[in-house]
Amino acid sequence: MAAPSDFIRDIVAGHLAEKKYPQIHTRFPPEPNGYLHIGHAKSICLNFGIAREFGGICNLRMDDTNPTKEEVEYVDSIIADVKWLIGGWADQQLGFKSGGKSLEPFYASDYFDQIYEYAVALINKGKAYICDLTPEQTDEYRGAPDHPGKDSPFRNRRISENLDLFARMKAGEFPHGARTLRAKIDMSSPNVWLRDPILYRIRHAEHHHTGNKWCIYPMYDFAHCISDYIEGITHSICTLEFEVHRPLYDWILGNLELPRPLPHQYEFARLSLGYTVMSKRKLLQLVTEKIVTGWDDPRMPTISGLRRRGVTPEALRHFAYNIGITKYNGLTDVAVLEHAIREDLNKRALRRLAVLRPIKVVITNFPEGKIEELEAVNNPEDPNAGKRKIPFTRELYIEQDDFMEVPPPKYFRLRPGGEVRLKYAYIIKCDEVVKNASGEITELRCTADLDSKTGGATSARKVKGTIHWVSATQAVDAEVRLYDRLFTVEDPDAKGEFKEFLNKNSLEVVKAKCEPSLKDAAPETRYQFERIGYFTLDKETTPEKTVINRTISLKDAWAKEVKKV
RNA sequence: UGUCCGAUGGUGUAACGGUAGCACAAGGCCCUUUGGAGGCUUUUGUCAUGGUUCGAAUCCAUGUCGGACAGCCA
Repeated sequence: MAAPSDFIRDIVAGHLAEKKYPQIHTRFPPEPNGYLHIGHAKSICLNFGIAREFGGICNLRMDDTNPTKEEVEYVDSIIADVKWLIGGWADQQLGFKSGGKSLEPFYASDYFDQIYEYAVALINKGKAYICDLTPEQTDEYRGAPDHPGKDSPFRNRRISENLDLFARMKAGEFPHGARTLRAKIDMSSPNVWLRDPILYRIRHAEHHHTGNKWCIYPMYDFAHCISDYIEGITHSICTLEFEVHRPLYDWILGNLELPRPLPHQYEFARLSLGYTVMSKRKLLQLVTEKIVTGWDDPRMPTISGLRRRGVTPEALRHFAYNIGITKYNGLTDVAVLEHAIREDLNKRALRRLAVLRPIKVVITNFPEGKIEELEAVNNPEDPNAGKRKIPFTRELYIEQDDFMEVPPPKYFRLRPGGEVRLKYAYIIKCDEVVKNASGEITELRCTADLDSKTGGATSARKVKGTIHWVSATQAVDAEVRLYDRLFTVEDPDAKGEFKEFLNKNSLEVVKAKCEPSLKDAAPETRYQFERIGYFTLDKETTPEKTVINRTISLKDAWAKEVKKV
């Protein structure tokens, strides 16, 4: 894969060429208030990718400045997801805390003492003040994008008073929300974020990482740039909505008069993907309202959901590479993701035979009780994957879709009086269709051309169709979960309430018959059920019950053909 | 009636003043003991109008359209 190229990497390459920084240092700074999704994967691939390509380092940092929304469960999931995504790819680029070994993330909350001192420094420079305005008043004083705000009456407090008040805020003397620390910038700035933004607020809340040490917490804008500075970040890459915050980022570091070089912020467009939603708020809603089974439901666009579904980190990285990095807010076709998944799985998946919706076939000229071992290829894309044996018996199952009494034109599969190849086995001919009293097909009685299997006299005979099958007596049962897109429209965010567009058929469960080797299916192993799709074992599998997830179906040219009519 | 950002086939991107290319999607053909994979192939594009230039997707101006911003969220 060629090295990616985009406007941010161009900037980085330029800085390296002019020796602006001794080493490139990026960071991935999620807030632990939800699980990571595929949009974060884009950011992870960007930040760790840059570190990889330019000999740099990338820190994983919890952006945990709001104790009321953050939880350790999220911290743990983030660590697991990042580890999984960059494993074997960018492990060497991962930044470690001094003395750190395993994947222990950085925490913005580890810098609370230093951030506090920087706030004091700003007060001492006369660049920040304690404001007693209520939240409502603060809103009102801020004005709006199209008209200027007005100065807070507390704006010109004495430095000594500000210092005293700030210390007492820290000491817990004031209730929740009573006062704030604000930067003294410009209430009439056309950029709303420069209208004396709040730097610290009072929150008498326990923090998942610092416990009860603090009752004042820095705002994102104040904590983020300082955290970047403390860690020696050179390129602070975030999404487009922070573009208007960049002047504030620069103002804070500039007015703190810190030794150079300072980090700089660069913005790119977040990922929007068809037929799903990407905001943590909405994903959380799907979870809390039990529309999905959890953050790692295989239908979720979360990293843990995709992992559980059977998507590999390589596929996700390829996807990230393919979509590129720009400042244009587009909607990525979900087919791009699906292609990346299929391309990856095609190379690695072990082929197996499994019948999702069985219909019984009796080979009338094959002896009862006989079990013939036939040889099957594990992966035609990978000779090293070897071969295996599959049992052939008189009674088999084939897919319901693979037989039609009155087939349309170009239907290559089994029909009354017609012939079809059973993969790795014989050519069979359908002699008789057996139905029950209500007219449903219960059994197909067929004869096999017993010379037609591989190496046989008539093995070269051409029949138009080849279908998969399993031995009825040797098959193992499995619950197979077939997932479809979560929404029925490509952009559920665009037209009102996203939940109106939920796909009610996003999960279908079938009782499948699988070839015996699937009895030993292993977690993490990817399978291709021939002619159907890619599958992997679900974590809910028990010794009594095998549960299998469909990662994605195979491309289906026939379905396309049928649609044309 | 504010500030900032953006606009290249259906979608996502590349081209850094010099032949508009790639991927996905769509169509066609070949091949196939997976209607998979693979191979070959076709269609479709620089938001508009001016300007600078020998030459503009690229630089400039204006317009149009789209996005972000008014949390004590990040």
